[in-house]
Amino acid sequence: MSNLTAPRSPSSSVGDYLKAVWELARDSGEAASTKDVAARLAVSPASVSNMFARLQEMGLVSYERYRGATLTGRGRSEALRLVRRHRLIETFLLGHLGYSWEEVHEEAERLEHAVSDGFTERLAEFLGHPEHDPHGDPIPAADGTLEPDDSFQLGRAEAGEQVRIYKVNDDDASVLDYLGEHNLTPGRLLTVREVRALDAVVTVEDEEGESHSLGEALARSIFVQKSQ
Amino acid sequence: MSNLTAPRSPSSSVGDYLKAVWELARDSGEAASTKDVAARLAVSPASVSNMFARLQEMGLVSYERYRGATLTGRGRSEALRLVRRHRLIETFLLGHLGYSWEEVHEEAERLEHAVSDGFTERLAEFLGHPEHDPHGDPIPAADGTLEPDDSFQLGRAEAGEQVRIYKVNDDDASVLDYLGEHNLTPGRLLTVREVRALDAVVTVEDEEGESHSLGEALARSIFVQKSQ
DNA sequence: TAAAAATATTAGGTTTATCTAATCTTATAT
DNA sequence: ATATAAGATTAGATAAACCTAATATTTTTA
Repeated sequence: MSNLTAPRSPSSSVGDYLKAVWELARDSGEAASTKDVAARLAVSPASVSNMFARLQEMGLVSYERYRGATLTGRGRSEALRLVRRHRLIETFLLGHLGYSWEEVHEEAERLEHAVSDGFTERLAEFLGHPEHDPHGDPIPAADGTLEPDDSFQLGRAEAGEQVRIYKVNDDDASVLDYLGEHNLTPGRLLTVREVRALDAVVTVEDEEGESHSLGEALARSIFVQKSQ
Repeated sequence: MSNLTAPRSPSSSVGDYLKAVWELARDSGEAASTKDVAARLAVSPASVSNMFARLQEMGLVSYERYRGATLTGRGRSEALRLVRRHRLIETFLLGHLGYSWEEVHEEAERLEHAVSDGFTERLAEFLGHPEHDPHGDPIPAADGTLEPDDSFQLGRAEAGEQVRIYKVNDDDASVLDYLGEHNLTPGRLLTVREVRALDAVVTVEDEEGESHSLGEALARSIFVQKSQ
């Protein structure tokens, strides 16, 4: 019965690995190590070694033993397809179902494996084809292209600069909550007053003239672009 | 890592079997046979025998070899939880994402395994807590109760009766499309003009005085209740 | 630079869900 | 009432993901 071994699209767990490799490469610029992927997916390093070998066979990563894995073109576009789904789903959960920052990630993680491309595109339509998710992260286009991201951490800015918040890191929900409450959200314009080397505290002034002093953890979570 | 063999909620395929047993019992009133469940889920009868034994161990069905399976209380409420999800998701896909009757079932089938109870309740909220899906089928309540269904097929009605369309069968998308086009949808009031034994054609008149002659396939797909 | 520490891989299992083929039980029909 | 057909079960495999324990390689540090 339907044992034609239909070569279905990569299984959901293949996708998890591809996304993890993509995210690690994005943050570090290097090949993804067994250990890091294992930590991110909460599996054993042995499982990752195994999967890397399989992904290599499938032509989704290039992998050299003891050296980690890098996405191939196909691997990257598969990963971006999932990232697109994830970010559209998060946008929906936050904007229409009343999810909080904390809850949204986990639900989106599960949903992104279950929805079809058809669903994804209809959801994009429903949401008005947003180009960024609520954290400010760009949503990859349906054709697998992704807006280049030239933002940098607020902690790297210089005093006197005018910057625009591009995105906020989605790793820590409590940080996200704080930033939301103080209106430090994507799109906001900031003037950098001081970047103190000593304790990494950054002082900025927002559009309303409100001043904020942000410690390292916060300044690292805010990514900005130079404003003209 | 995290190998505590957490007794997670029944796996997605367990849910498929429970729903199949529930649906077959609803339509036939009997224990579900290996063969019928196998056909419905497109798996081999051997797989069903296997799963029946496992479901029995889990206390979700009562099962006697060669005699088929019936849901226990727990099995039924688990099945209804999935039916609730399914019907809410269908309501959303049809009402907000522009899905057609044909497409909706398959997508909902996949999604219902991925969403959490939290998602389900937020979606219910978003949809305004509907009590019926777009086919007219009642949506089980969050507490696992289901409105009793005393509807019957239009073919069983008698000439002269006033009936209200309660639900339309969702098995055949082309039938559904025809009914939709002719406004024979849940909630509509009909007067039965003739039920011809000879060829099972039923003639009805709708609220606008429009007359419809419906052959067996159509008359069997429309479920009605007596109107007062 | 050699020993120790950190990482990675391989080997050998386990679980879930499936299959096919062979056998067994129940139902049907002559 | 018995032979045949239909349906169900068991046995034995397979594939995907995972694990632990043992071993190998690379990196760090003394």
